[in-house]
Amino acid sequence: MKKLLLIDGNSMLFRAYYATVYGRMMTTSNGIPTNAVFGFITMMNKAFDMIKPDMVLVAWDSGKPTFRHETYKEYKGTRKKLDPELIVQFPIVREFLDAYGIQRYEREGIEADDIIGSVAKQHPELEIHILSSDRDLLQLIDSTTDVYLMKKGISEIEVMDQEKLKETMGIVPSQVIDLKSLMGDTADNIPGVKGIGEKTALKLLEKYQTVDNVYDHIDEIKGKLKEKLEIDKEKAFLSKYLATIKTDEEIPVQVENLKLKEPNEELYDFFVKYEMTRFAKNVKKQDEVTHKGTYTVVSCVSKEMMDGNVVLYADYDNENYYDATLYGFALSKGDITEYISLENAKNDAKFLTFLASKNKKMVYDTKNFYHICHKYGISFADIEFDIMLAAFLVDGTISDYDKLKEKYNFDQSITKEEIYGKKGKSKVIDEEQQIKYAMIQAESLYNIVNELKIELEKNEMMDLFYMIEIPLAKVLYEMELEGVCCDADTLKLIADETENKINELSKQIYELAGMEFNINSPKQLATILYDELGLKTGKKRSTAADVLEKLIHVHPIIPLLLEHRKYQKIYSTYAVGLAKHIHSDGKIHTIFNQIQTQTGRLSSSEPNLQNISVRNEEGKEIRKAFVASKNHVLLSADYSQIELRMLAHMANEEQMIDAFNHGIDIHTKTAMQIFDVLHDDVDADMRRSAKTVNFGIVYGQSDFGLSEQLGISRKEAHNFIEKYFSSYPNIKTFMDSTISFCEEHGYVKTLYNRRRYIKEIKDKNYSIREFGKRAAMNAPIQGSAADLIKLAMIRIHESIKNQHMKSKMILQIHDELIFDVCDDEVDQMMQIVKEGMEHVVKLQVPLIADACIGKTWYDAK
DNA sequence: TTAATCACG
DNA sequence: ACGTACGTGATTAAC
Repeated sequence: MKKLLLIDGNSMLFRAYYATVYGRMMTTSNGIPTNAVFGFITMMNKAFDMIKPDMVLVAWDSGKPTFRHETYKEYKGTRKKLDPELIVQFPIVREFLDAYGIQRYEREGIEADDIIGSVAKQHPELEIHILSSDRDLLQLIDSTTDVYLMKKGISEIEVMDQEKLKETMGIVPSQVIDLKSLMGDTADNIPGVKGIGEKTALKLLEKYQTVDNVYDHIDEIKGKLKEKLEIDKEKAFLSKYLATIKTDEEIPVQVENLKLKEPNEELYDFFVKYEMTRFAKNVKKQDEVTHKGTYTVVSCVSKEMMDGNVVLYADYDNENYYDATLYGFALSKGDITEYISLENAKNDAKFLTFLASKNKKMVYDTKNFYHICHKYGISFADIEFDIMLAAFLVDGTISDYDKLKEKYNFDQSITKEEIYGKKGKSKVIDEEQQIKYAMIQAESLYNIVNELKIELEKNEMMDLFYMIEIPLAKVLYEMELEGVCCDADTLKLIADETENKINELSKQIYELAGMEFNINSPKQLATILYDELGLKTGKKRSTAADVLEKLIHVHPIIPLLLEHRKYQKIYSTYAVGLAKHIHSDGKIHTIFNQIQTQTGRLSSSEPNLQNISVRNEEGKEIRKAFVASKNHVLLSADYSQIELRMLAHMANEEQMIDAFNHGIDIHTKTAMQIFDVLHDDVDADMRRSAKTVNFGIVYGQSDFGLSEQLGISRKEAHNFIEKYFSSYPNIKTFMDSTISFCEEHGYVKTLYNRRRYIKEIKDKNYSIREFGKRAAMNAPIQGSAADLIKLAMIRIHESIKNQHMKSKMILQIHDELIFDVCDDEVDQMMQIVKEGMEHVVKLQVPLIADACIGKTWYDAK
């Protein structure tokens, strides 16, 4: 059966526009907006990949959207004006379709829906696929028709057919109309029955199937619901008429003319004209099929692959790399791609030598590659280029491999899941597909290297990339491999103690509540507190700790709940949770993620060792389980106020720089400024408030937030902030200019040119925009501090190597480094670490690192 | 899968 | 009139 794809042009273009409109508006160099067209093409390509249609038709609502925008459903209800940036893209997308040779159809008086409905229903001999973001179209589903529904953004598509519709909503296609008739649709000007939403409507349809039948049995329905139905009976039937898509219009298109053509020169020219280089490249590639690289499975890697400048891809399964199984390697130089099985690789002496040599090699995710090679006893030397790290620096949204594939349009005809199954149950299902998959990856990765290099260069990120991120990957690999000793007995002890506490507290809580309930359920707890016990918090029904704190003297159950929460956290996340991650060597090997955060910090997972309790005594006990290895001690070194120092430096704020240079306590200094007192008159309370203000400023906190935090009036908080900025005027200037830079360029940057794009800063919504500003103020500070400690880690790691120390760096917690230090190296390591952290780079302020040692993490304070 | 909560810097 | 502190990850309940 031939496949015909029907595209709902208007709905797709709208979706494409609004999914990509925020942030830097994507335009050509002479300012023509192209974001919607770009999104439209991306979605269409995705659907082409999924469906592989033989024929395509794009249906449009008729007329110019400027005059007839009401024809677009989402706009009928609200009658908003269309953005001019969208309007100009309607002709461009038509130009695109014409260049591609894809047929389009529109006619005065009928909507795109009706065109699609009529073509679909009048061609039962074809397999019909409908692409839209409008759920209305679901009514057209039948045994030869399904709907590809845009879920969110421009990349997620959900395929809806008869079964799926039944499964997700419990209805058949024709009931989509009945559903709408009952629940209505404000965006579509379909009134529906007032007071009936999706849930009630579905319930009614389950029982009575259709609107007509609901009214035939109206007497069986009781109470309010019956009343509602009776009041809006007419509207319900009118709605049914409005919601029904026409299927009997005559559409004079010949299906044989809808055949999808190969992309040609004209399309290439279109992409060049509108500066969509990535698409243009794809067309070229398709055009030059003969130039496409060759795929070969080899038993020995060819000599020509081993002169450097080659992408190496490790073919391993879907597991966390500590348990991953390696099957082989794919190598690509673009025009040639080879695959070698692990067994053959292990016998290929020249290849093994090549891996261990310092020849230029490129990989995706070096750290992972090191781990896999290590696990299989393959020695591997440094790499020249890490595609993962480069892609992330260029575009911070590329935080995993799937996103990379998406962005760079990799061939996605085979997925890793198809080959190995879901995570956790990996086994090869199809060996031929597996090998092909690996080669596709290697080739595709090779093909984006140049583009990434150009981008890095353009963004002045070469130093950040080659001096920080690339060397850091190896440091992190060694830290992860080394791991940290964790004592299971200590954890077990804490688990037992906290479990007892939890049981005791639960009993008391049930007694005070007058009933048993699940204390861990915020929903149930809220019912108890706000309904049963009648507590009041203004209007919030939250049960978060800061809300409960305010009620602490109102009811004796509150302090018990807070205690319960505390012990529950210690028990499940730490005492029990960490124990699960202790490997057979008695150590925990966390994973440091280098491409996760938007500011450039690292993150730690499986387990997260960057959030081990320290702020309360009971939680801190967990740190006693983290111990030094035999004949070693733990050394912990942390930067003192790294972010405030960074702020003082970047903002060039004299007063603050001065204070740091004279070793004055910065919170005391700030207290002097905001309270207008002399150094010796600053008391503990004033210092505490000043500390909160110092922190708040770094996050862009408002007077409201500060007043909440300090439990003072908003006016007082406002006063503090004003005082702060008049005392440190350059900080105010810095914050303001950072925001305007972001508004102008769409991103902010750190000392080492790491970028964070913040699309929210141009959002129409006030709250989102304000969030964008706060993020813009914070990112350079947090990010520069992150750059700094990364650099320090590399330096210290080098020193340890150069001085042949046995000690190891094992953890990083943002501004703190932990080392497992050999007993006879303590003094020397103290020296190396302090020196490395404090003199990593020269700022206008000194950097101070405080170091301590102890047998456990608890003691190293 | 998502929301709420809470642990850290 | 509104909403209000940045950045993470793990656990639990509930859909």
